[in-house]
Amino acid sequence: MNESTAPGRVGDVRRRNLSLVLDSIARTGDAKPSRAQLAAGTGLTKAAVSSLVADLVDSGLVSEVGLYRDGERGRPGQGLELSSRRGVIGMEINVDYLAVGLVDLGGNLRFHASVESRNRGLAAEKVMERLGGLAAEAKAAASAEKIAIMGGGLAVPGLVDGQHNMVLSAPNLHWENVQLHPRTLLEGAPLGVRLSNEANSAALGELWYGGGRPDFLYVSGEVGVGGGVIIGSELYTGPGGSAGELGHIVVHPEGPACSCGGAGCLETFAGQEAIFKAAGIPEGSLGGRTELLLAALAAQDPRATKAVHDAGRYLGVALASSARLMDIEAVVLGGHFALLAEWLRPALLASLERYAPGLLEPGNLTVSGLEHSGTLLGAAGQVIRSVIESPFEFLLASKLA
Amino acid sequence: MNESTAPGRVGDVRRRNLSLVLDSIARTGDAKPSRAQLAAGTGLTKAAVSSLVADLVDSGLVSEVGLYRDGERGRPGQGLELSSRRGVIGMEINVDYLAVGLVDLGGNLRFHASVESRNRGLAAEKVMERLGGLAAEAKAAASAEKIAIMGGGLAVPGLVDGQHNMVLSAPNLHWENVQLHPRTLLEGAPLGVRLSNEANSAALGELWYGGGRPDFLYVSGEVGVGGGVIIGSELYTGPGGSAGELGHIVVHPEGPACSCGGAGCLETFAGQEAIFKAAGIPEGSLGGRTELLLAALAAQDPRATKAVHDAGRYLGVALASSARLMDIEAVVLGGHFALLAEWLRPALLASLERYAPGLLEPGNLTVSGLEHSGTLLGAAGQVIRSVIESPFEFLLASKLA
DNA sequence: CCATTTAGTTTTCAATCTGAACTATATGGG
DNA sequence: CCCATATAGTTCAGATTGAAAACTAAATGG
Repeated sequence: MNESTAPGRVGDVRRRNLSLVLDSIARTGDAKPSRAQLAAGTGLTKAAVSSLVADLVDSGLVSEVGLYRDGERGRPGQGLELSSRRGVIGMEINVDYLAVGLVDLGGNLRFHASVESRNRGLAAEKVMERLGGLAAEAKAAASAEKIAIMGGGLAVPGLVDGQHNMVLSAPNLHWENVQLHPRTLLEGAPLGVRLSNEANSAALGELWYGGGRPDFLYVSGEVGVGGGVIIGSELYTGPGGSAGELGHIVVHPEGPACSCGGAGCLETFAGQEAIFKAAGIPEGSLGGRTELLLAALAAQDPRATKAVHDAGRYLGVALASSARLMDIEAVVLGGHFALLAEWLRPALLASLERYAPGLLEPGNLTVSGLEHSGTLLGAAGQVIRSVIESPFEFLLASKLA
Repeated sequence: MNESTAPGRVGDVRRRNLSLVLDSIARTGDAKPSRAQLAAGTGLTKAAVSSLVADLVDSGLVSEVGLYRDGERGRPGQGLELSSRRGVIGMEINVDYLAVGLVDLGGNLRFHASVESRNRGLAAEKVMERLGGLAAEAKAAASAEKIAIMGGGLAVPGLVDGQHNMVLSAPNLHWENVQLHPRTLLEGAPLGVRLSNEANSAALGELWYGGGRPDFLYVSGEVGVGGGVIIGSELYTGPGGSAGELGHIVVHPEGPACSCGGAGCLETFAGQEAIFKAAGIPEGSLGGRTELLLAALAAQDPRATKAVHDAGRYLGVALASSARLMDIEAVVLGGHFALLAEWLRPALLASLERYAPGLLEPGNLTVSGLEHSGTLLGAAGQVIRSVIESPFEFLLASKLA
């Protein structure tokens, strides 16, 4: 006997419709819909919407924002919007910086701060302590703006087990099977702190607060090459949660050994270190190397140009294979690759045309406009979306607290 | 306003529970559960299960099979099973044969027939006519066994648009944008005939009636190299429906041009034609070439051995990339590759170990045991599963007819 | 100032689950 | 042989919830 699926109960209908109405309000965004508009949009009756909205307003997730007067005849509607008094704190640990952001339910970044921090090889406790300082700033900003913090999201550049708050492997931080205690960053937040992968969070940020296409592959060029796969407006994580590892796709079977133990991986051709090395830019401060590279490219330095050209070519090989395997039709470049896009894009497009002609239209290869805040928005957004998708569970969690 | 999601109605609960109960009966399979066991397994009350089962029995999808007597005390239960009087016809068009099978609701292959047919380059009308002859045999077998035919599934080796019954591209048949009329093969079947891709169907057949693992990549080595991705016990088709094109993953950036317009694709190294050519087996009858190849391998012919070794090596590259990108942890070899498995497997495993060490355990690289019937079972199974997942809709469709 | 229009609420009804009581049918000990 | 016990399955009252329709509320405009 298989009991994996829960039986449908009468009350499930309300859970679903609560979410449907809340999601409609979220999607409609600035338009601030009335109950009647929600009824038309969702297919529910006005009576049902009224009842559902009453619950959402009681819970504090939705606020009425005055009358909706547009000069038409008839009684004006009450505009509804996601409460701007509820927020989530997004946090990010990366190789050379830490960042936090306060995001309200509507997805507005209400506060933002970051500090440089050489985290590579640093103990997790030390990093979490520094991050705690930043989180305290965000909490102070929240109470100054009277925003109640529902929970937090923490993104790290590595493979994570969000269920157990473990960083399974973050090679660029030199972390392996590190247990984190993210909840301590935000004591008292009813929904706790959700740990997630940096590239996946950035992809979700792009989905919810950026381009907004329902299907795309986000390519994160931080120190490593990562990826986030969005299919049908959802993050595809695969059965084990580690899908999207674009950096370790094999792009040349005779390629050099990779830190992952394999060989010929994309990261050995298009990772930051590989590009710097090929461009002949010596080790120094990381920020400085990126600037030197950009300067060299601007000056049409041949080694730099070739380095980026080769990276684009191999990125094209990886994207061609990815598009074939996962039927991906759009790609968003983020991180380092966004900075290099001007020089990277032509080689990448030529490579795609060679290996998978016609599969990806050039217009569907875009650059992320969110820059570094994409990761914060995505990390916080995961908690916000969980509330929008299961408001009933949030009501319970709030009542218990 | 976004109206993509339908509102929850009170009646949805019953739809869901109808499916839940039917699915429980299907999964329990030979055990023929009683209503009380179903109640325990699903979490529903006995009252609810009784009411749901009554509807399912009325519809003819489920039959009572006498008392369930096991020597225990208490009233014996009525055993329930999927009706063996309802069936679906699975059909397959491939490059050099046609096949049909009659599959009952419980997944038993009750009748099977195939004929050789050189379909490459043949007009679709002609092929469908021949297939119609085979389908008539299956229909006769069904009426002889008093099985009512609910619908059919038709698998073809190419990219299809099931919604519009179009074969968008089947290069090995030389079909391009061909409109089919599969419904004419089974006049009067209430659910019509569902068109699908051959590799995807074989993967689904493996899922439902073969190994039964919830996450795996099925590799179909027919004339081309295809793939079917199963994630969370569902077929992953990607946003456009063409995911799993393993044959056109780039495994060598300096590789030869491919028929798809790209270069260095897996198919140019591991397709049937490529292997035959590399093994030095001249063109003749297709069946004969396979036999010659197997004989040469058995005789340890160096060219044949190297050809298969190379194919395995490049297949390993493609699988390493796939595993990284989609987090795939198990692979099932089908078709041609199943026949060659003995010689292919060592090279493939060595290649995986080189390019993605530790990612795929050797025990998770298996060979399909269903052989050619896997595709038929999968093609028919898609219709069977659609009934199990939406019995309510099937009841409506049946009542209209 | 009242007809018209649109927003939102109240009321009645039907669907469907749960829970408890009840009926049906077996086993087994005295 | 009969009755206590156990298990299967049914019946019925109660609760939740959305649909449909009637109703109330609040605006515009001639």
